Amino acid sequence: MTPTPTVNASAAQADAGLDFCLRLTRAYATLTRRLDNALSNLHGLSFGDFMILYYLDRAPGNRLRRIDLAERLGVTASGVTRSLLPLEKVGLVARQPDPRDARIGYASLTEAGQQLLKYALVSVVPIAQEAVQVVPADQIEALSGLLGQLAGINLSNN
Amino acid sequence: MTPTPTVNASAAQADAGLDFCLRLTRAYATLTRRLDNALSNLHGLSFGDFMILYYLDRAPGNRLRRIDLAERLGVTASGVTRSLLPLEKVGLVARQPDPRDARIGYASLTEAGQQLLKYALVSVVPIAQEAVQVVPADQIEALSGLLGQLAGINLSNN
DNA sequence: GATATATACTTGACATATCAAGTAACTAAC
DNA sequence: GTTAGTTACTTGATATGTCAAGTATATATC
Repeated sequence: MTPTPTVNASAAQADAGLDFCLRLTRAYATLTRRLDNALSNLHGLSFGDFMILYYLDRAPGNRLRRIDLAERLGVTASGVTRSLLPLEKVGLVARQPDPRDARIGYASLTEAGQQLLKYALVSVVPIAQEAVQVVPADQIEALSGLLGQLAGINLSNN
Repeated sequence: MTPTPTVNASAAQADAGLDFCLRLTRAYATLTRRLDNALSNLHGLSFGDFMILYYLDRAPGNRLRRIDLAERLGVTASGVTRSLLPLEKVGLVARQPDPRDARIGYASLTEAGQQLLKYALVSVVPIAQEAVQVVPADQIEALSGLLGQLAGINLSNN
């Protein structure tokens, strides 16, 4: 006999997709708070700041159009403008114009930015590793790939 | 011969854990923006609001101590106080005292809250399903499980 | 039954992100 | 070479969350 658990009307359908979204949200909240704390104590950076430095460092010429940076971060152009402001002010990122297209502004990693990133990585990497340590190494890449796909879905239809 | 790719000093160690965190962040940003948009258009709710209603609905007696709600959401007690304020104001959630412990305030789902949740689920579930549809069903559980564990790691050492 | 400590919140100051609307510059079409 | 449309970005108003500090209550411990 199947026991009929007392369920509340709307919570009845235990949906795998919804469950996934809830877990993703919670994991994100927990993880970034942890990373934020570690970084801000040691280097005065948020994880958001760190990601900007990191993506710029990986980009050819250590620079990226603001719009491309937004795409990598998964935020809007507006978000990039606001995040970049303090980083430019303290000289970790510099602004460069495009000689061919005056609309474009590049965000470019400065020497100071590269230095700080190097130190920040030392703080971030162990935490990131610890976080995924609950998972067999061979599965991490697969799961990472899935998240990557997930992030890509909605770029078109906003 | 192993080609030595020109790497930037600090980006050299392509770390799987870090990569995972970056993808997680991007997936979260993309997914919640999508859910937020769908919900706010149709029901005037954010995904954060939705989660609150949902967790309350699933809880015994349709209510939860604010601190327990915070734990489920992965936010601080402060965050719960702020999120609950507008929901209480429009009558989707009500506040209840504990007769035994005056420190405790329960957040309790109202009739109106249950109704709205029911409608909101109709909007949320398809998006959530669509999102995870890029992932093979058997891997969803693995990823979901990982996210669940990930969210749990840091509760102790904040 | 005072004293100390822990728990459950709330609040002020601030960070970060959104959206909507605006500006400026480029592109295409006629 | 206007006109129309797209792209890259910025800005004002606002939402949502953090942390640090505070309040109030409960729980030992002596």
